[in-house]
Amino acid sequence: MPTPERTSVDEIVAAGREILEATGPAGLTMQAVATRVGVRAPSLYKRIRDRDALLAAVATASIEALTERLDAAGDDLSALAHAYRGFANAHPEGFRLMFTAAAPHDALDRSAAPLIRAASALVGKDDALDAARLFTAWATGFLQMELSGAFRLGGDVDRAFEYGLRRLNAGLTA
Amino acid sequence: MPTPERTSVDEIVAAGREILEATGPAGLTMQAVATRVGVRAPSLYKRIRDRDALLAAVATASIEALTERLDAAGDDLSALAHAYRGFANAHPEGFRLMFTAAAPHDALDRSAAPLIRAASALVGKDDALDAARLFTAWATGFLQMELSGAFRLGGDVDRAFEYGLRRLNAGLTA
DNA sequence: ACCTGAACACCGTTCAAGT
DNA sequence: ACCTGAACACCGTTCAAGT
Repeated sequence: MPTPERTSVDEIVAAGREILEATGPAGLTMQAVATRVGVRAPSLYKRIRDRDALLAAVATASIEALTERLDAAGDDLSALAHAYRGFANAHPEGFRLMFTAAAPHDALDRSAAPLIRAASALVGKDDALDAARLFTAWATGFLQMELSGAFRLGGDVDRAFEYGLRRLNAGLTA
Repeated sequence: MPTPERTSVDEIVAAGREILEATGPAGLTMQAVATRVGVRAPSLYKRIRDRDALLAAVATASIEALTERLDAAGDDLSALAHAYRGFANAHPEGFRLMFTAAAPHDALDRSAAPLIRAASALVGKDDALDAARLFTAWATGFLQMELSGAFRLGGDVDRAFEYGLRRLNAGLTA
């Protein structure tokens, strides 16, 4: 006797993202997700292998949301940097998870495409990959430090971000 | 009737660091630490408040080990970068934990001192803090990407590191 | 004063039994 | 076919009882 489905992978992942932002990774339990989608915890295992797979799916969804924002920002390094920062501040836990969990590399690769285009326009094809890595590493490290409250020695964080962007641009076009 | 102490905070933290590198954060359980120091899990609570406090203590010890290495590397940005990279590759889990757990900010502040000295020598006192943040953000992001295996689009990782270092130097002295 | 076994709460996961 | 209660393993943590 078939039973109608009471939830779906998409709903589970969406619930996972909301719970993650609201309570942090420790609060993202199978029970919390199950309750939010209106089902008992064991039922989740019909749709996802285990909690690690859920974390990976949530990370993938975050990366895809970021990729959309980057694609919309255009091919300018400054615009990409600000889009990246806007995403990190809007979804701090999702941002962190992208570099923590078993985040699927292919999704991360796709999000790198606009960066590599912008870098290529700036420094040429040969150095585009290295330049994109320089830029991405800086932005990622900066945002992680910003989110973790590491900027405590005074100074303006916005100003430090603009400073980094300016010097990076100078270094890449030198 | 007094009982001789069978372990110590230092021994517990040292055990925590070893277990962390061997098994990752999920394997760093109170039971694993207790077994390694030759005690039962409940006894650990005589010395540390809870598992979060243990993680913080392990993170602090990692940061202090890093600070020693940076202090020994001198006041040259390139030497600091390579010392930082050497530490991250020698203690990948400890490196990750430094930016994950409730890593005590004051310990992180101390590790920043040599960076700020080097930056100050390069760009002057006024921009030293912003320059140190630019450099630290890049290095931290780069190493996290390297450790997580994010560099998969080809290219030589060592070359990308040297490229970043060179361009950063160029941007800061421009 | 420190250590321990026993106990409790909580979580991930499996599975037989329901519809 | 999907859902569930019950059960199990495992972990963090507390506490009364030992020495």
